[in-house]
Amino acid sequence: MRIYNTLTRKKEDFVPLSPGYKGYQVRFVKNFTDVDDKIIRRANAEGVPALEVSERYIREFGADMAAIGVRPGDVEPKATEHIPEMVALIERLIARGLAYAVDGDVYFEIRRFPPYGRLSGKNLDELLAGARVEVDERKRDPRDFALWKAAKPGEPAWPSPWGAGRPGWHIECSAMSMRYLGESFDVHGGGEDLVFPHHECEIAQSEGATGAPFARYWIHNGFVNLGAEKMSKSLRNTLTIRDIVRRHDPDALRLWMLGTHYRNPIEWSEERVREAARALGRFTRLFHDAGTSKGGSPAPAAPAGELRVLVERFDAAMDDDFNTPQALGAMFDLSRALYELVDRARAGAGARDALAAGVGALRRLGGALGLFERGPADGGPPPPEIERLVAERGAARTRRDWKRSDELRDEIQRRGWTVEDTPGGPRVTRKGA
RNA sequence: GGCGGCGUAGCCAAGUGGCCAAGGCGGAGGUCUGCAAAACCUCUAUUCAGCGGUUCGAAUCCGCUCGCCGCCUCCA
Repeated sequence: MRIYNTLTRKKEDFVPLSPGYKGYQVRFVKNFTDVDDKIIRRANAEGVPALEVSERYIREFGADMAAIGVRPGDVEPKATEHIPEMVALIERLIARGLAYAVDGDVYFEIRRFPPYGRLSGKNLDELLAGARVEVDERKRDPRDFALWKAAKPGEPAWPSPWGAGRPGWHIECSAMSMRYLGESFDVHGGGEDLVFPHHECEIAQSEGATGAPFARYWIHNGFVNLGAEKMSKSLRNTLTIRDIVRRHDPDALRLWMLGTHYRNPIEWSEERVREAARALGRFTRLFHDAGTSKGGSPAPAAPAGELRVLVERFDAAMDDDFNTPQALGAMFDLSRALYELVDRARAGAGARDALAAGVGALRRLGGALGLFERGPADGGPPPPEIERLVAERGAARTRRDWKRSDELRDEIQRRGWTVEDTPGGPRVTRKGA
């Protein structure tokens, strides 16, 4: 597998520190910063404790992620529950002469860590030239950044060797990832906007303290843009996941996103997501038809070759820096091949085994992308009263009573189901599936 | 100003030196069909923002121009 590493600006073979026997054994840590300036501001505005605010947002975040099928981390630590680790890390940095305390603040001294700037491709002189924020005179260098901030009135604070205060902007990520993944670990991810300063500072703090490489591969994703239109509450075009999930199938949303490579920007568009939903229909109908197709003889001459080639194409695409658009291309081609098998199975051409194998493979591939995981994609079997209407319509069609047949189809529509006549019999699916 | 990215068909989007430039959506024609829908088949970029250059050969490498975007220390 090859991964684009921001650190080296090129695709590299991925070689994990401790290889799993086959595939990869992943421990995914997703950490939460549950105290920062914004949270404190919000808490003061609402007149509630800061942690109450962050708890609420973390809870809502979890619910939103679940709604769109994003899996939680194996560990989801919170900054405020790891203050001692941060203090210890800062003490190490001070001991190694990389940090200094001033009036209850502690700063990281950038000049003492020569690799600073490597991840983001900045050179220190340019950083200084570009400084546009008022310089804190107590810092030895304007580019030094805070590891620990002395408490101001009305702020939550924790005890430390430098007095009551709270962690600086970047230290919590170093402390938590080292706690749960060790001083060196394989992959660190994040949005591309975090490259500088956040990830740069994480590296400085972590490697400065341990002398060992921190994350070995840095993966950064592009943004979801809102196009020309600015997000604004007054324009009522703010995007929340809760809003979006009301209007779109989570799988359609996922398919839309996977259609663009993760490192490229993607523009939010209702229309694009609706297109993705139409494309998704290819898969859901296939699963439906494959499950209900009848006939065929056992031991077919399976097109194992073609099927295998498509699966290999998918794997190769994913192994090449997670090229999901290309992987999806293989899945669509696979679905086309499988629809042909549906027809052959119906014609009794004995393609059932190959079809079953192919659909199973397609489901597995989709599963690797987080698709098709929310139960029957076609809405499952219809309830008895719908079955009854479908049967009644079938009878009307048999006696060529088209008027009655169409009335019944309308009635079924009104009750939220769609009936289509296929060579294999009526296909009944939940409307919109 | 510094660093980096992007510009591929009507729309979206892969492809980064050499078979016919993936795939999806949309569109056109056909097969099937009571109708509708679906599926399948065929077609829909002699061309990759523009101009030069390197090369036997470039969407892919280099230079310039135009257009768009991200980052450039208390926002994690």
